[in-house]
Amino acid sequence: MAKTDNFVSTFHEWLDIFMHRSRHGFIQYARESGLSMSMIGALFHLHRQGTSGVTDLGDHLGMTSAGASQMLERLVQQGLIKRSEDPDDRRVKQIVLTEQGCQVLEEGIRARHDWLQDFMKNLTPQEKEQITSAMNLMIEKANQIS
Amino acid sequence: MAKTDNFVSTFHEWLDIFMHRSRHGFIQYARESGLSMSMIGALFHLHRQGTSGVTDLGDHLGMTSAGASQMLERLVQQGLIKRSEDPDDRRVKQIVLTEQGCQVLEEGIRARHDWLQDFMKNLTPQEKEQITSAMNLMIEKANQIS
DNA sequence: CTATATAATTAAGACCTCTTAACTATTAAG
DNA sequence: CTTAATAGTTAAGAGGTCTTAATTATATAG
Repeated sequence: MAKTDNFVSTFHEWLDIFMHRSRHGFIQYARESGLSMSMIGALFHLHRQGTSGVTDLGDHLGMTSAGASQMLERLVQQGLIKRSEDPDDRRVKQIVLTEQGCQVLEEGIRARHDWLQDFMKNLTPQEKEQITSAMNLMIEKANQIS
Repeated sequence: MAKTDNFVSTFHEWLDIFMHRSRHGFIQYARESGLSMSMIGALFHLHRQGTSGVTDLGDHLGMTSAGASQMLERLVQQGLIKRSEDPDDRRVKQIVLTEQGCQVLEEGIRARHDWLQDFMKNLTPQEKEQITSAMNLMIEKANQIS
């Protein structure tokens, strides 16, 4: 029990530090790129899913399909996504990231993790190995959930 | 070199998974609480700093002091922050989180980490120990940076 | 074929978010 | 004391971000 609590509190302490470091870069990036929370959510969703319909995306973000349609229109105008007709059901539009959209997204992720460069410099090879090992374990376990 | 690359790619893979899990809860929370990106940034900043002036906060978020003043006014109306005069320099206002503001913020953090409960269930005590050890190492190293 | 359901868009409108410019209060410098 | 600098607020306005309601096109059920 004490060990579990220790694990939880350590985990949260690390997350706290990590989130604090990431936040500033991310907010800065969002502001500069002129992307709203919904837009960022949409880009991330598309990056994961590969493709999505308008209503699906709206549901995922907790907004109406009308709102989603308008938001996506703005993303199209910015050249970050592409809309095309689904050949199987011509009512639905297939939304995908453009190459530029992908770049912008990855740039944002990178901005978020800039500080990691400094972080890594302070690690010895042995320490890196220890962390890599623990990370791999977490990746494996996390993938078992969903 | 190969070991470093492995470390970097493993680190980024884990971040990718972690961010994906966190994002949905966070965006949902932001939408439901009706907080904008700037507002969330302000709350986090205050949570860390304890107190801040209007212009300082605006600079930190990349906005004008006029914009910051208006945004803070909305946070005051929502009862999340409190403004008071700095006795040392009566031109500046000291902004602090109210108890409610603190609660809302921590709720948001918790919403972001809900999935961790499931994640932890899949770990044996030995695995938890391994991860805790690596996390503690990272915490120590991260604190050496700033 | 007809009626109904679904997907997306558009229009109107409410509210949010920021900017610049003007203004007040306070402090600091000469 | 007078002048300039600084902190914050307010007003006006541009534009973003959503909602509901109406509309169009397509698909499905009877």
